[in-house]
Amino acid sequence: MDRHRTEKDDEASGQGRPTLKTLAFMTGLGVTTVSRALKDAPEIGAETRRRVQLVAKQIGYRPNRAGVRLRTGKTNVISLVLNTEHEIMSFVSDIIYGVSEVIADTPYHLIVTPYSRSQDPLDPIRYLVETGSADGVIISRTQPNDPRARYLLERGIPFATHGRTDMGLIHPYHDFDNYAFATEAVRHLAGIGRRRLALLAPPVELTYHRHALNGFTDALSEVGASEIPFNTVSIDHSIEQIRMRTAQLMRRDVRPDGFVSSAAAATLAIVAGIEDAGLKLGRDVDVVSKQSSDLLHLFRRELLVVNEDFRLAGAELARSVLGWIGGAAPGSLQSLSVPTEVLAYRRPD
Amino acid sequence: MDRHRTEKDDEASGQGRPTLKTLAFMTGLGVTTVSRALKDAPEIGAETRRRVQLVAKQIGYRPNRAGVRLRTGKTNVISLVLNTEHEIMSFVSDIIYGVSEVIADTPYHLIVTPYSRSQDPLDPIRYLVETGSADGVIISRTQPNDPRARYLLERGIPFATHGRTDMGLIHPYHDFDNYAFATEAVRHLAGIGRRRLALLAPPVELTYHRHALNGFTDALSEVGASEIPFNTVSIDHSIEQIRMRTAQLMRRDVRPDGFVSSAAAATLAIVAGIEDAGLKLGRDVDVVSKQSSDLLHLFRRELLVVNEDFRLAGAELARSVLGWIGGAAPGSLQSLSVPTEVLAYRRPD
DNA sequence: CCTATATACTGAAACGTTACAGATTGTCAC
DNA sequence: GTGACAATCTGTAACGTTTCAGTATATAGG
Repeated sequence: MDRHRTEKDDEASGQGRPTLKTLAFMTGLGVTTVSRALKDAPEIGAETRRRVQLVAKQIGYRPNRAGVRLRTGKTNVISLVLNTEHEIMSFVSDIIYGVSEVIADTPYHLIVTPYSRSQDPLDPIRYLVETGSADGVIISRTQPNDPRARYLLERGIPFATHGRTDMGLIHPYHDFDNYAFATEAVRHLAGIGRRRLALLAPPVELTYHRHALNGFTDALSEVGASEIPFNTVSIDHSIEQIRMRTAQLMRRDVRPDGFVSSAAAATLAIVAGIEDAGLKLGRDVDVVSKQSSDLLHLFRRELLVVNEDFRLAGAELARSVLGWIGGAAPGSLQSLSVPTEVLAYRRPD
Repeated sequence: MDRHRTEKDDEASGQGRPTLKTLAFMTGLGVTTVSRALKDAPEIGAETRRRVQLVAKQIGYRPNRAGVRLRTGKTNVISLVLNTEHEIMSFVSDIIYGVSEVIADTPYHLIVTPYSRSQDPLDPIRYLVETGSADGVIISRTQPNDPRARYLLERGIPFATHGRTDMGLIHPYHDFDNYAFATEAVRHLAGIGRRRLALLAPPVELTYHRHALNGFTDALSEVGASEIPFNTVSIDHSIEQIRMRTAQLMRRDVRPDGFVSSAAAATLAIVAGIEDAGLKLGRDVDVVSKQSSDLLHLFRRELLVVNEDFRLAGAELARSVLGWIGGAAPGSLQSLSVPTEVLAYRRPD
């Protein structure tokens, strides 16, 4: 018996990563006391608490994630769920960096959960929930009636959506104000004399399709311009398709003299299509586009841009999820990002 | 005693996620037997094995990661370590998708471990190792003498580098053949009559700086062209700086008539600089650039491109790490990606 | 002086898994 | 019929943590 005890204590003072047992041995306290002292439990004496925390810091104690997770079910993991084929490139990296910034000084890790073509978007969410792999989830490509949000809400798993839903349910989100973007874009185009405008919208199934469309049409009637329908493609289509459709459209008798584009990559395709049709940007037609990094003005100086900050979005989403996990009311964790003005090219000094 | 037993068994058949105990109860076997049956241990009867596996599949048993991790130390996690400020956008998303594809049907999760400005690149690696947070690591921005590779090698942690090292140590890597890229680029430029070439290289501290530079200079002497030094900037510099330096360079008496650019974003800046100086791409100067997505030809048709597939890189890196974890020899897990030819613009049909 | 109560601490059990060291059969040789 | 041995299966302990139900000591109330 006695022998057994000392063996254990010897082990505790041994080589490997320090554990609570190590700390208990070093401080002469029980494992329980150490555990509670580290989390500032009130029933531990103030001096003991300081002593334990000092020793813990000195020897670089870090709680074993598996131990905590097994005992408590807390994973300290946030999962970012991504569509492997449709997500925009810069979106992914910036969102990840934004999330990283926020969770950097928390115990949380970020895991990326991808889902691919033809797969039910609910699959990865189910997996996460069923295996209890994350304390919180961030989802993108949000739909008005989003089964993922509903599912997570039903199970009580904290999450945040990039984009809003429209189901009468309350949950954290971060969104870019695409209504404001579209109205500003239309107003700007009208302001420089453009009258026949086309919108390259997000895909219909996503919530912000409606936002962009409503902003577009509302502003059209406000400024008295007319719409040239351009809904055979969306920003999810391939560069080649958008380019071809744009060229077709621009060869018609009644063609747009202004475009509003909801994504930078799509804008490259629109411009290519315009030029395929033998027309010139800035003379025959103007294009207002969203962009998330400052590249479009290098592409064509005539382009008009509005910036969307995905890094900010990532940070906001992370803050929202952590807030919910921390007990804040879901309804208080919603944010909307206001677009910049429409910006024309400015020569660098 | 008896009462105690039945209570436990009742719990095992209960509501929550199935565990080994649940399976043991359902099959009438011991927990140990079930555990071994699931991993095809030879000392379990063939029929028992099949029976257990059938039941496990039926009720959707999935091993508890925390349990496994606590007991065995195996995390089933691969960590991708990223620099938050210098990594190229498309690089990040494509690498992640490539890695995801490969680990999709393994028990592995992907965690992203970022490190930011001014931080020692070794910090995140140390964290991972000290906390035992991952079974394998993928690192990028590899240097000839890379402390991270050395560190991981010393601790025996499986890893793969994106890019090679030059320390006389053997480890898995995936690299793009930047020597071949540079030589092909120079040959192509010489082939269309360009004689005074400038190289926009990767930053000096990264291994592939030398690869690109060597390929460039070797090919220069092969074709008898001359170098216009352009080493005040690298692809890590800001768009504005590259643009400004390029414009300065193009206003000199002896200016390049050809550029080799190691990154697509930098190429946008080079072209802007060329045009700032009042010169025309394709007439006064040609540019060969690497790109990872097919956007440069939309930008300027005159550009000459070579494709680098980051998704492939991600997949190869993941395969290498998993291979090493699985016991393969590190030396057998190295791969080099051959560049495409230099491609000129081809009109879409 | 004895009982109540607060304070400060502790051991045992449990989370789900695997490794170790058996235990129970049945078969076979002799 | 006995011993040896292989073939199957099993209980216990341990990984590191937190929670539950205490225990010991001091303080105060009567």
